[in-house]
Amino acid sequence: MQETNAPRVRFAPSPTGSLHVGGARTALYNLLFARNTGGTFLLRIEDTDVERSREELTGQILSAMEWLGLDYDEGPFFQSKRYDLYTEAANRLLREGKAYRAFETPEQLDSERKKAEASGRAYRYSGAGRAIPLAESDRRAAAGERHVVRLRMPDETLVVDDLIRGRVDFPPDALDDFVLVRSDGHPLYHFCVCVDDTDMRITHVIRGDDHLANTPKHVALFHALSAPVPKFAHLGMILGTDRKKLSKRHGAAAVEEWRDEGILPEALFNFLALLGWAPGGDREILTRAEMEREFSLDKVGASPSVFDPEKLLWMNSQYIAAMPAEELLRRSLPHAAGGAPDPAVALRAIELHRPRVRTPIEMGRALSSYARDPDDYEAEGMKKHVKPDTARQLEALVAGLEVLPDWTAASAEAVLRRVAEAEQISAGKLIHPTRLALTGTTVGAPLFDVVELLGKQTSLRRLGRFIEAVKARTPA
RNA sequence: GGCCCCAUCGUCUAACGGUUAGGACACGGCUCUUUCAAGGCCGGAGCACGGGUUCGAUUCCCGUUGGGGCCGCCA
Repeated sequence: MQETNAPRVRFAPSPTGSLHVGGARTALYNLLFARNTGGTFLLRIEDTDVERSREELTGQILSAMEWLGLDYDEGPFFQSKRYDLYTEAANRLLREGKAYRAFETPEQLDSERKKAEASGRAYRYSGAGRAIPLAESDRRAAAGERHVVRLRMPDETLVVDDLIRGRVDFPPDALDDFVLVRSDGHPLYHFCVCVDDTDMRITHVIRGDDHLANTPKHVALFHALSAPVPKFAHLGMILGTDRKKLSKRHGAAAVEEWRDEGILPEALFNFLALLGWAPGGDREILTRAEMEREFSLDKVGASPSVFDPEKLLWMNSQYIAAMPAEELLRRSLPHAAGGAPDPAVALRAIELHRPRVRTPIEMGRALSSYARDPDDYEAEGMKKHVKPDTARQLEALVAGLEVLPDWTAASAEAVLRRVAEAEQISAGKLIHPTRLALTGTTVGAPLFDVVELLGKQTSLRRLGRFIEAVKARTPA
């Protein structure tokens, strides 16, 4: 049951690109705010730019939001399907004298703009259209003369009351009569936003800082529409490591790129939530329920924040550490390109490798190593750990292992240590080549656990293949 | 250029006039150890600068500097 005064918020992406982490964070704060206050979160697609909007990008944004867990209560609404609303509002403003038609051509405006720039002045629209009487304006429009519709900006300081930044004043000479409707009849961004926010009874506009300078236009528009002005909360930008607005240039800036890198949705959610908001109490890892319960706009900071992939990866590994083995297995399996061992072995392998991987992708690789023999051996490791006696020593190890009645980590370790002793070498001298033989690498899970998991047959086969490879490398 | 926003360790942040300025990532060391991780312990690292206000400023005000954003018939 929705109380009539419960907040209504929205996320309003335009389908001109994939879902950016900045946009995702904005959506996430809207969501958390709605959940925290018992409000409603709606999704609106701002697709009025016919040149740049692409339908498949809408689908991409929707699926990225779903993946991240950004679920909305109403929508998606498409501005492209709501033109009647904008047209009607424009006509009303025209009739009420709050907007007017302007008949300059784009070329005229362009040259005026250039002239102003050349003389170092800030360009502002002349306001010539203001003086045209409505009757004449109607007549010229009816006769088919090209025109735009502009808002008659009030000659007064516009005040934006921002929940995060406090009161921000915009002097009147900074704004001019901006265009509401293009000469081809297409309504423009600022206009659609305000008409829709009014129609959708939006109470709080939570969005990026880059819109702060646009907000006085919106305030004027809400006044003109005789609509209540929503409360605003402008979030600091998300920056790349060079402190510039995060973009493709910085590497992964889109949600789906992080998904493809193996970042878990709950980790990205958690990470993004903390980029600008801190719940207090020195906590970093929070459940979705905790975030929803504790989120508050007055704990959101005003300053921009740098997106740090290292910390994201760390957070990801925290989620991996806490995830039930079955689930981690399920999420890793798609990445086990070389095949995976049977479930019982895989589940134990998960525990062995859990602290050693940061993504399900890495886990998938680890799982594959149990299903497929290594097809090469790390060159540096060979150089370091393979000595003239190594092949012979490994053969002794194989001989000992072959007769082992039970195959466990402990019994395998006992055999290896016995062989090492007999050979008068340290256990390490045998352990390293053995790991190389079994996994192809010099690093990884504790050797004897690997031996046990691999099983007798596979372990001996891999050792055999390795011994052959060593012998082939160093002809007698 | 005009207008606007922002400013605590390299990064994310806590602090809401009085703290040895706290935590996390990253970094270094130690520990554990067959390797690599994970974990535990320890450590280096910050209030941009200058003026005020105040008994007292990281905290409030002003300026400087630095960074960012907006100035379209784009969103």
